[in-house]
Amino acid sequence: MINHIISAEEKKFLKNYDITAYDRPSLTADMAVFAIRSGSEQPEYRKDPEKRLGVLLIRRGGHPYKDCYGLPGGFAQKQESIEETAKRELKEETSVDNAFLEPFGIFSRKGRDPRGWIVSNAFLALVDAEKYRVRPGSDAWEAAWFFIDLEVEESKKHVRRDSADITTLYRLKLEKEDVTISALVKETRSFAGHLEKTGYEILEDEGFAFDHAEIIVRALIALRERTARSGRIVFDLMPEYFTLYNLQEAHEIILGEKLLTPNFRRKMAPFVTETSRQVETGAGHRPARLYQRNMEAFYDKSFEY
Amino acid sequence: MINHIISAEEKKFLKNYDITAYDRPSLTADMAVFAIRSGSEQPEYRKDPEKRLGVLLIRRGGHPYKDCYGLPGGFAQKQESIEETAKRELKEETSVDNAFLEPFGIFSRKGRDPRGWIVSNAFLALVDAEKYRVRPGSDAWEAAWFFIDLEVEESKKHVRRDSADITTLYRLKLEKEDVTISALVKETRSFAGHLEKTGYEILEDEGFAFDHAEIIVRALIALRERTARSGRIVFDLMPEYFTLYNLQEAHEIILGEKLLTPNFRRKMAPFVTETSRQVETGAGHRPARLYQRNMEAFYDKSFEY
DNA sequence: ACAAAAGTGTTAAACTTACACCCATGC
DNA sequence: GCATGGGTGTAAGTTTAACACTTTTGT
Repeated sequence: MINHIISAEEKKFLKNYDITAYDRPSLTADMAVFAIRSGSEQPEYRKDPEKRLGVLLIRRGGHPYKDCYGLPGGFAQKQESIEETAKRELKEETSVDNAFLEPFGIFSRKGRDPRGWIVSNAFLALVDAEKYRVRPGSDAWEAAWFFIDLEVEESKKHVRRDSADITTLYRLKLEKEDVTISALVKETRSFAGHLEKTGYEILEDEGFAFDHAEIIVRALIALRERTARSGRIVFDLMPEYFTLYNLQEAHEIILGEKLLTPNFRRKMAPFVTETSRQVETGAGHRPARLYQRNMEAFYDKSFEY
Repeated sequence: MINHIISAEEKKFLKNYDITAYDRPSLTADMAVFAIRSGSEQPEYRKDPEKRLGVLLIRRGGHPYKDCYGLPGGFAQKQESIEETAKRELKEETSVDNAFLEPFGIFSRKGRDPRGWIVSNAFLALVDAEKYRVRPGSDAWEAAWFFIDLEVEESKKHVRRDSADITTLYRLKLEKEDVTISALVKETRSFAGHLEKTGYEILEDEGFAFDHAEIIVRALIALRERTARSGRIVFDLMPEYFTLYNLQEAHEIILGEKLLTPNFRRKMAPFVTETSRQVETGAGHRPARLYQRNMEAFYDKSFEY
């Protein structure tokens, strides 16, 4: 029961209301699609291929930023919510359907798009890489997986009387077979009085469209934070059946640190169920058991680890 | 060094690009401003007045939703980022300057505003209530603090073969001296396959403008989550000097549960510094020491508790 | 004295960390 | 045999939760 009754007066107001009298931005949804992908071919018998984090980018076939790489995304349409825009564009551009989608930032800085006032809602999307082989692409765009490398190049703390700045320089490097693109993004966390603020600036940019280098850096930071906080999100990068070591690898890749296997397994135990399946053998070492998510644990609101 | 060189061809493209050819939404920033406020007057000598969580609302003087209460906020302007919009509008409408501001959601559901396609970016704002007494207001709007009461009225879990829904009914009640407004908001967390989604719906609404009842509920949920996660955010609700019990009260009000004093103090110890000041005496009990934030701990990136 | 709030100390339980160890496999 | 990944057990260290207890104040 929504009990706001629209009066005759209000009806008249709405009839005369001209929304086009005000300046309006265009609105887009941009998706940072991540997956865990196997790196180069098997280095030697018995050693598994190294895995890395991948992000799905689109080579722009048209202006602006022709031939640069940007995130998949597109303009919001009038009859849909922004989540629907994200879902629709992701499917249209990359054929990725039903991915985990979570908003992580709004990008509205003046001048970020040469076409004019365009505000972007950025979404984190996590998929199982095996499931989504990219389509050939067309003139207008061509999708491709890039391996990600994000490193802190420098970190400085500058404390003054009643304020402080912490600046961090992130070097973002994305590569696929024949292409490497790179950017340098500065993060500034400033504390003035007791107020905290975080800002980003692109210092170098080679090959990215718009401010997408910054969006990717912030997407990665968001992914790390969420993983450190609860790890539940990592399951969205997994296929239906996975080994515990796969899961551990995914955590390690995102967090950028090695974990201790016995402890990791104990922590995960409540959230997975063992299946009778095994990974195909032939690898020169004991075959691993395959696990599934324990959905019961996920339904439980207290699920956090 | 941004090395994207704009070619003559791209210049021509941009010159001919007509952004107005596409449908565009209006964009607003809406702020959920929270503070801890003393409730009714001192119930008896020696007993401190009860404290409650307050939210700052605006009584709408004009259409649409005339005489309803909504969040402070307003339209984004072309030359500013959405964070600047939030800051500017907050200052204009409520004279709150320099508050902690954090985005927590995008509200873009079709039909949420009778004026047309209007997308709102919602921000959490935390202030020290003592510092911000509301201004008298004008014809167009009048700001007022409401006490908040959010309760779970019902919670249901519905598990099927390969999917599950968890629905929660939240009763939101806001009151000030002479006014009570109320709403019932349904949260649906659904798991289909391994995909999680959360949706909200307003079931009852008495006195709120637009979908602001839903925004307030989600702001409160965001505030609770953030507090449970790290507590650092609670300091933004505190004045410069505060007692440890004040801080504990704030935590208790947000989380909706009592905490054990000795444990709370131990946890907080690294993040506060004792001052020589005491709270003015005369209350019939031992006067409390006043503390300040320990800024050093805040500057430390590892600060989480 | 006493009620209310301020503040400290002690202990058991729970969780985390680190490391040592065994298993299975294919060349 | 041996390198590689799969997998288990245990003990020390740390954190958390619970509760009992002392202090200070104004009527």
